[in-house]
Parts: sequence; C-alpha cells; structure tokens
Amino acid sequence: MKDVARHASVSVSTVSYVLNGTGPVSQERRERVLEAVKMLSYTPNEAARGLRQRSAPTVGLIVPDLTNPYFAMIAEGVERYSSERDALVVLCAPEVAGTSSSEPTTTRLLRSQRLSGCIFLSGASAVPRSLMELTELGPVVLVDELLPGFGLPAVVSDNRSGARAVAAHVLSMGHRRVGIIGGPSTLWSSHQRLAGYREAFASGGIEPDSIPLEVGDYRQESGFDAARLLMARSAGSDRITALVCANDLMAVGAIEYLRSQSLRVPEDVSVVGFDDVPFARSLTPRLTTVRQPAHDMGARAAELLFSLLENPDMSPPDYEPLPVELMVRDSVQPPRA
Amino acid sequence: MKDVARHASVSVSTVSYVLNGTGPVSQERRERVLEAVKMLSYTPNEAARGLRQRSAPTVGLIVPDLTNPYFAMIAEGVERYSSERDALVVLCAPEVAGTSSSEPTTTRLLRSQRLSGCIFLSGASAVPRSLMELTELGPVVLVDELLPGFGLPAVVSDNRSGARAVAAHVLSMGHRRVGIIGGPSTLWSSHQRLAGYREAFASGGIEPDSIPLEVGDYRQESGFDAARLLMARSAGSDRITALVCANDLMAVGAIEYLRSQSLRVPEDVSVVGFDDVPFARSLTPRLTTVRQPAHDMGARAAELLFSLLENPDMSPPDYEPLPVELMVRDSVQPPRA
DNA sequence: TTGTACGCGTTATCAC
DNA sequence: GTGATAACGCGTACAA
Repeated sequence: MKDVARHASVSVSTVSYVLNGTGPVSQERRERVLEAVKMLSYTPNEAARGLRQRSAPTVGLIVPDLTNPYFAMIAEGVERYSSERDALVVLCAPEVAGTSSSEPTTTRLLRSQRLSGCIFLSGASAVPRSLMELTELGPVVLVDELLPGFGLPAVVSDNRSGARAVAAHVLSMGHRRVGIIGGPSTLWSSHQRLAGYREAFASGGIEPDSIPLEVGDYRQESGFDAARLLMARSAGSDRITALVCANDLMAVGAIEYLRSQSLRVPEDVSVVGFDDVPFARSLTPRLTTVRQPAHDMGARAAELLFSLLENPDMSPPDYEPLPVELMVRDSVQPPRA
Repeated sequence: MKDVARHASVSVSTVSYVLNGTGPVSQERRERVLEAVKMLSYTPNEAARGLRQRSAPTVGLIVPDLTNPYFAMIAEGVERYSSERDALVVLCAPEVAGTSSSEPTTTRLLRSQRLSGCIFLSGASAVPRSLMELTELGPVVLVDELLPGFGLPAVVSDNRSGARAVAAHVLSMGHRRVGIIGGPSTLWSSHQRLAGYREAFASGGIEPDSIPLEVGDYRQESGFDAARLLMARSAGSDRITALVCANDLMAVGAIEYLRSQSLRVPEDVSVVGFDDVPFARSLTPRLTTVRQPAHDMGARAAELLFSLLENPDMSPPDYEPLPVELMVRDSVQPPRA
C-alpha cells in the first residue's frame, strides 16, 4: 500500500480513501491511485484489514455429511450467495464423537475470530453441546432444521405440508396398509414429517396410532433395517403395501431390503421418499418424493446470516417455511387385490 | 493477551513464548500463564497472527460441482485431513462462465493472502485461465486430474488400469460390439480411461479404431445424449451390446436413454461406469464400475499441500497413481444370442 | 530467564 | 481535500 502511495505521489490514507470509498478524494488523485493499483497489481491484505476492523467476512458452514447430495446442494447455495458478497465459506465437519479433543474445532475457530458467524446444517442425529458456545461467539443460522428452545434463526422448508402431500398421494392410489420409516426422533424435521403423514392418513380414515412406525437416522442402512422390522411386523395377508420414508436415502435402503426379500417395487410394495436428491429420478422405479428447495435454502440462510452480521441486535425475522413440491413418479402404484 | 499477561503477572512476550513453545520459560511462570489463559478463555487472534507471520493455515478447495458425490467425497477427505492440522478449508466454486467479473474470485482470494495455498479439483471440462495466476500466488495441488505441461503436483488414481479392468470384464462376459462414452477430451483422465479401454479391447482382438466413441462432459445429461448417438449409429443386427462409460453419472444418463427406447439393461445392453459413487450400488441393475479411493485422494492432496507449504522449494514428489478397484455388479451380463 | 520496543498492513482520527 | 499518526493483536530481536 505504501508502494501504491509512492507511485501515485499521495499518502497512504488517500489510497485507503479511494479503495474503500470513504473520505472525499479529488478526481485527479483518485485516478492516479487506481492506475498505480493496477500497475502494481496490488490487493489489500485481508489479515490486516480484519485486524483493524475486528471481523473478517467469513462464514463457517457446518455440515455433517457432504456425501448426502441434499446437503451438498444446500452447501452450494451457501457458497454461491456468500461468494457474491465476497465472503469466504469455511467447511467444517463436526467432530466425530470420541475423536475430538476437549474443545470442538468449530468453537475454537469461531473464537479465534477467523469466522464471523456460521451456518449450522444439523441433519445428523443430535445437537452438539458445542452449539451453545457457538451462539455466544457469533451469530448462528440454522438451515433445514429447527432447534426449538434455542431461539435461533432458521431457514427451513415446509416439511409438514410436504409430508401431508406425499402421504395423501399414497392414500389416493388406494393404499390402506402403510408403514412409516421416520427420521431421528430428536429432530424437528422428523416430527414435522411424521405429523404431516399422520394428518393425511387420519383424514383418509386411518387411525394414526395404528400405523406401524420405525425410526432410522436418515442414512441408507437405517432404511434397510427399518424396512426389515416393519415387514416382519406385518406378515401374512395384511402385509404392508406402501412404505413412507422420511428421506430418499432411507427409501433407497428400504427398496434394497424389499428386493432382498424378492418383493417387487412398486408392484408388491410402493415406496416414497423425501428431499428429491438428484438421483431419485434415476432409480428404478423413479422415486416419488418431495422436493425441497435446497439450493435456495442455502442461499437464504447465508442472506440471513449476513443481515444478522450487519445488524447484530436485529430480531430474527418471522419464520416462514419455504414451499416444497410433490414429485409424483412411478414408485407408487395401486396395491394389487 | 495483555489481560492474560496481567493476570499471570508476566509480560506479553512471556505469554507468547508459552503459547508458541518458542523461547525458554520457567516452569512456574508457564503454569501461571496457562492458568490465566484458561481462566480468561483466551484465544489468539488469528488475524493478527497471520498478519505477523504472513500466512494463515487456510487451504482453498476449488470444486466445480459438489453435487457430484465423487467430488463431495474428495472434499470430505481434504476437510478431514486439514482440520486435523488445524487448518481451515475454504470452499470455492469456480466462476460460472460469463457471470464473472474481470477477475476470478479464487485468484482474488489467494492474492489477498487469506489462503495459503489451494487444492484444485478440476473435473469440469476446461482449465481456467486463472490457474496460471493461481500458481504464482501460492502452491497449488491438483486432485483427480493431471494437467500436463503445468508441472503441478497432483494426486490421482490409476485411471488407466481401472479402465483396462472394466473393459476386460466386459470382454470376458462375451461382448464384442461395444460403444464408449468418453469424458471431455481436454481432460487427462478422459485420455487415460480411453487408453485403458482400448488396450483391453485390443488385447481381446478388437480393433480400437473400430469402436464407436462419443464424448460427454461427465454429467448425466451428456450420457443420455451420447447413448442416443451411439445407438443410432449401430442399428440393426450389429447393435451395440455394451456401453462403457467414463463415469457413473454418464452411465446413469445412458441407462435412462436406453430405457426410453425400451431397451433393457442389462438384458439388451450392458453398461459400466467409473468412480463408484455411493448410489451406484443402489441402481437397478447395480452398476458395475471402478472404485476410486476418493476420500483418500482428498486427504493425500491436503497432505501434499501442507508439505509444500512447509517446504516451499521442495520438488514435487514422484507421481504415483493410487490403486483403483473393479466393482463387479450386475449391470453386465453376457450378450444374448 | 524476562521485559521493552518495534513492525506487520490497514483503517480511523484528527489536524492542516 | 489531504496527509501524519495512532491504534488493531501478535511475534521476536535485543537489551537487561
């Protein structure tokens, strides 16, 4: 910066004025400065800038499992929006239980002021105890999941009505004996989806409490296991004819189990999912599911975080779930006989 | 830090000595310092530290498409290794052509010294012109792709022998009329795989030049299109009986096209892929493919970058491709008739 | 062994 | 309008 000032025959403060748009500078000098900047291909040192301003435009993105395409899409949304705002996105994998030292990396990072705030993509089963510490260090925005009791701002989609829609569709195809594979009971989304399913079935005249339910952890293997338990429970002539799964990955696992038992999908058992991950439509049969605006959710979470950063004691805006969309494909067919 | 010094009744330098392990400090004072640090829950300001040391332990991860599970796995590997080293991983999506301002974000970032180096996951079709600038600003490590002529260190897998292995498997099942869906011709991996396929077919007595080839861009849609072109070329009785695809996503696209033409997979046409993305084994039929050690590749790339950072003028180590594994599943069956 | 003082590159506060 | 100059929080020669 000194060099630039020298080349332009001005003082460093003038250079700063020009670059930050703060302070009045004569047209002539401004041009000289800009020219010098270009000549020397000068770029401000962000470390120094952050040092002075006590903050760096950097958002932490805590994501449990990038391999889940749904999460990856949210991450992309966050990245896209943030990079437009010239902010860095730092990837944080949460601690693997047991592996961690006494203090979670994420907390250490936020504390060391390398992160201005973070976006928390919970998705995994439980709420890390470190979340409370996190919130004391900077703004935290939740995506995809609500944490009742924490009062944290969140961007989520309308899980409940999505669940209602997909269950209603199953009903409308004539299924009466259904089973539900739910998500982790600790998660808000699991409850919402379950509630949605039950509402739909209830209004179709099916007693919600009579519907067999198994809970998984949103991963494929757990779908396999849950399907096994569910099918074992309903032997004989009143075998389940449709499996309603709380996400796509578990639906895939369920299908795998059904096939391993020589049950055909959808002829013998219909299956639906939730999320609409990219490969859902490439499965055989193409998976009926609920599309969540993953990309958009990521972007909005970032947007929310930035406004929180600019206006620290802003009250979190009214929470309004984003709309979802039922994707009717061919993994649901009328039950036979 | 001043506070800590005061609490421990020592000078700031002593605190610094203790924290960085540099300089000799008496046992007694050391303990006092550590206690004060804990009491005040002090954490060094990384901005200041970076300012002083002219570097921050931060690696940029440039990834074209997180939605591709294969890339996501590599990213996870990078994250895992880096966080063990207390380094941040910054996610960079490359510029979308046309969207960008004159200067790519990535370059700006590296130049502004917020990144100490970066890991380049090319995968996409072309080499950004900004790569050269990048290399001047800090160490760059390539993953999954080699860029001949740049002399950049890289971590890749043995694409060629993997390709040879799948192709050999297709041959061994009795296929003689095969078609190849290759990757972007600008990419090293595409050439390697193509070479591998041809070697295998040649040693099976099939003239490599006679094998129909279409090129895609590693994305699903392009697989669909390529399959269409390939099948159109081989009408009638010598219709292709097996499609060898340079990655899983294109294989999925190809299968989709075949089905749209009422061709059954694998009864009418066998299909193989490359990468072994997680859902490959959940497709119907389960996709025969080549597993690349994605996670490991990410970790090794990070490892390489760190050693380059510590030892700037180290010569890039001998390049040795990581082994891959043929995953035989049921998308390949003997041709009928 | 410990403390003092300076510099890292910026920005903000003041005089001019 | 412009230019000195003092922070920002840390590392580290150097003096004590």
